[in-house]
Amino acid sequence: MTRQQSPASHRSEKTRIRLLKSTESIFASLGFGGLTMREVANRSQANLASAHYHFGSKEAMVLEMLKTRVQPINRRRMECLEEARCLSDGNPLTTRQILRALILPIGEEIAKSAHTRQTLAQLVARSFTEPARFIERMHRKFFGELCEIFMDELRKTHPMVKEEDLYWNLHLAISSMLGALAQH
Amino acid sequence: MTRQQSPASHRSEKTRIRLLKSTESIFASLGFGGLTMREVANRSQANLASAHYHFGSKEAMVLEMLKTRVQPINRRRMECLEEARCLSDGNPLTTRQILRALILPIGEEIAKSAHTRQTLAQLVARSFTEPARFIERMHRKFFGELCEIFMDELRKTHPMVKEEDLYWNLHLAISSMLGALAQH
DNA sequence: GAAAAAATCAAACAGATGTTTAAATTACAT
DNA sequence: ATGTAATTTAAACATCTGTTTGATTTTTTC
Repeated sequence: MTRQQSPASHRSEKTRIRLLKSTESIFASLGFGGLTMREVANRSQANLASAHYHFGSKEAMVLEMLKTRVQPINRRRMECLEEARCLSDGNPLTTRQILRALILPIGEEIAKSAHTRQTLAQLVARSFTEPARFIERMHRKFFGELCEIFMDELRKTHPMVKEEDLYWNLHLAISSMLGALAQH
Repeated sequence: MTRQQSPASHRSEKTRIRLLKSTESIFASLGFGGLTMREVANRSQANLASAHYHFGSKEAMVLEMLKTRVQPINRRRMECLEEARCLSDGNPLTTRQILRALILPIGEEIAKSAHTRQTLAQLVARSFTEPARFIERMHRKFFGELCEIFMDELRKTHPMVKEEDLYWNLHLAISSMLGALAQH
């Protein structure tokens, strides 16, 4: 059974957070396939079964981590896109504006939580490049809608370019910029 | 034991090729972690143990696939670089020349084997983004030396630019050009 | 055509990993 | 304090995966 909705004890909440932190750093460096529940539990100094107790499954755990880390960035991205739309009333946005709305919020988040700039960039990068099936679902869940919206915008800007090619270009542009961000 | 160096039978060579083909397409779409020997064997209509018989291990098999697909491209890249060096006797090459030597051979290969341009692009993309440890070794093995050589050349051309920045710009340039290539 | 080598096959092995179980411990309400 | 629910724990379970084994079939060699 997963954890109940009653008042959370202190210790419990702390292990939960430790688990999420470990999940984040391991996922960032090794991806979904490379992340193991045992490694997460060890690094969190928690028990293996505790992880399942808190989150129910590996997938749910990673999902939860992504939700708390990536969702705020995506919200900010939408805001940036909105701003750009306001500025260029009706006209298609420039590629630069679109990419800016995608990339800038990551930079902001990195600046905010000095935490580890590297981890966060790697994190988002993983979400774009991870091949595993599970992640495809996560991708759809957390990036699916966002992708659609930004692809729509790109389509307006480049109406002659094929759908697939747009997608690949976006993919590559983002991952390489993230790479640059991750490095510094 | 891995396969001996005696005259290769017809059937054997064909299953070997089927195995490599399956390895390529699965690796391209799922990465090293997502690729399983059983899936490769099934898609090749070969036996699981046959795969080990031919290549010795999963890593060796993927390595072999990369060797046959990526190595020719890298050789061609070196040739292109050589040509450019001849033309500009002694002087540092232009950035354009360097990048040209890196990108053009991929385009050639894609044009040659209409096969699937997508798979090849994905393949090279994987080699850049794969998180697994094994792949890092592969990367060093197949791209390490080449990277060094081209970085040296870039360093001569841009002596004032920081090492890291050079690296990430190179990365960015290659990624985006790959995107453009996938486009056609 | 027969002996030897190469290649294929089904089955098992060994290790890792996600998940579950059931007991032990801790936190909390009364 | 005491009993109940929440949390942690060690151990086991089930499955997947790379790998090995030994027998069997196919190919090559003479």
